[in-house]
Amino acid sequence: MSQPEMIAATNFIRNMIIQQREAGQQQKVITRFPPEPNGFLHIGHAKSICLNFGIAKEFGGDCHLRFDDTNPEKESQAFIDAIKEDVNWLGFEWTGEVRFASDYFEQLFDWAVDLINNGKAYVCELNAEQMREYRGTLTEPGTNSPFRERSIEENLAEFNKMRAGDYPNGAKVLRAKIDMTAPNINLRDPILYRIRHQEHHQTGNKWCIYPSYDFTHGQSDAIEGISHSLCTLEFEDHRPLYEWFLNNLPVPTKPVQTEFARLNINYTVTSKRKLKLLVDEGVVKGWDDPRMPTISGLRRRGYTPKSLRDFCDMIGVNRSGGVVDIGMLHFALRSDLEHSAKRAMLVLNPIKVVITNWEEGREEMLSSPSHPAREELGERTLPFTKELYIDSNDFMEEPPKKFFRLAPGQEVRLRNAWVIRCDEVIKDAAGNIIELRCSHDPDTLGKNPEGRKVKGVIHWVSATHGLPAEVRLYDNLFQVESPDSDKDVDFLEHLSADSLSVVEAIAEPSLATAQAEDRFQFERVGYFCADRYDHQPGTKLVFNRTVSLKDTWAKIQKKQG
RNA sequence: UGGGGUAUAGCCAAGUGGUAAGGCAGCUGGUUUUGGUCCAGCCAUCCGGGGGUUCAAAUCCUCCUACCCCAGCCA
Repeated sequence: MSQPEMIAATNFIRNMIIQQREAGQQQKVITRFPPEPNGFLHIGHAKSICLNFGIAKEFGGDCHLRFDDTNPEKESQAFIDAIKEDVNWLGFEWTGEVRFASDYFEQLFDWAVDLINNGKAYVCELNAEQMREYRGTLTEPGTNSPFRERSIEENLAEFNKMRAGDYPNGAKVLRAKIDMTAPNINLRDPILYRIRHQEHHQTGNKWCIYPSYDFTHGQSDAIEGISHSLCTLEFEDHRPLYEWFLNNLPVPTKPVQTEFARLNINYTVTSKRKLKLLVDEGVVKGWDDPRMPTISGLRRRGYTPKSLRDFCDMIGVNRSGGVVDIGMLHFALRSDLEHSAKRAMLVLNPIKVVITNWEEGREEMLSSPSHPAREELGERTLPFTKELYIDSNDFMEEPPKKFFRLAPGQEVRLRNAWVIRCDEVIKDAAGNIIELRCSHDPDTLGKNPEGRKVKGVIHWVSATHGLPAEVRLYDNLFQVESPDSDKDVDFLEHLSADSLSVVEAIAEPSLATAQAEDRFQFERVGYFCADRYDHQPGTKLVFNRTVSLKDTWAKIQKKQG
């Protein structure tokens, strides 16, 4: 899976389009990705993006980027900019200019007037609370608004006054006249326009009334000639309304809405509302905090666009929303990084090793490929000196069975260098190990030792050439599988205490030239990414742990108890 | 209790009347100067449950159960 883009899995939407084509309905496929600019995009949006852009690409069609900007109170230009960047970064390009539902406000207004003229819409003066009471409940029908039978002339006059700014926020709304007894609550005279004296990021102060989602979305699709309007399952109940507008308005085309299940992943949340809360509460440092499942957070963490696309292909598209194991996301990530990331060595928890049979001051410049299977990625130089650092996890004074690493009297291979044996363990007064005195076998560089097998290989960094590096170790934000499934416990209660720990590590010298966002596999440790903002080449090295390597040894240890 | 949906392995997911794809995870071995990668093999007599139709059912009918969404002037 690492090299060729994964073959896109089949899904019911693709099948539907294929069937439509076989049936001779040769319409051009035009989809759209319609985010509201009220927050950052997350992994769930990535699924929708891959679907919409993927479908368009596969069938030789177009995919528009359209901001569903009908609620200026919650939206901003900053979110628009971030969303555009995320879509591009994921590897997609929309057809034509970026579009805005607000581009269609004038047309929408005219259509609302059409509805009034046809006796299908009216201005209602019920306040929010009354409106709720008149709406009825899930099991009881609603009752007609006392304003329902106003004359067309009066409705027209009132609606124009609404637009003119004659009324304060919330004073009146324009509603469709459908059926207050409909079992589907969305059909109980839904709101078309509400009064909001609020500057809009695109239209400025031109409007003080704004159309609702329902009155905007389908018609925007129709204006753009969208053939397949794909959205998530919670809009299924809105489809009759979506169609009602298309059937009662002189729209140029008749798009069809199809719903699919939204993405859920365990150990995280994929709800813009909850992610916003994490940001607002200061739980994370921003929408693009590397712990966030936002696209920009994943990017900063070190995820590749390809890994996200592959993941979306892997999980499929259907209508039976389940919960995807985050392990699948990690799998998609590791498969891509295994192929694309250069290798390097970095010691997280240093312990000093002195090579006793190495002459004082001698430096050997070893060379090692940047990738074990990709010569074209070049080589880097590894200075070998008398004093080195290895990871303290790679040494045990009293090793258990099958511990292939360093232990007193035991031999181990230093990756890309010689085999060494631990001869002596030096401790301080408190009994802490402060140094390992080892001897190297000079006849083992690039070849196996004579007459014996050394199975273990550990990574190391020269103590005299190693570079200090700040390493940010990230883990799941939540410590339970479904942080938001418990109705009685707030999801913030499930936050993990150690989703981030910062350690000072020692990096091999070649890492001095790493650029921000460069990704590496620190051998035997994991995949890391130079921080997009804080990393300064040659000055301040900052690496984010994207994901660890699979750790079979940890698994064995667990089994052994 | 109204309306709309969904149920295939621990997880994701194909399948649309002809006898259960694939992936993740897991388990066995092999290769390996990353306990990584890679390679080989194993992993649903069964498709939420009960009836029924049929030579034949995960696929059709029927009853039942569980779970999800809807009562914002949010999207």
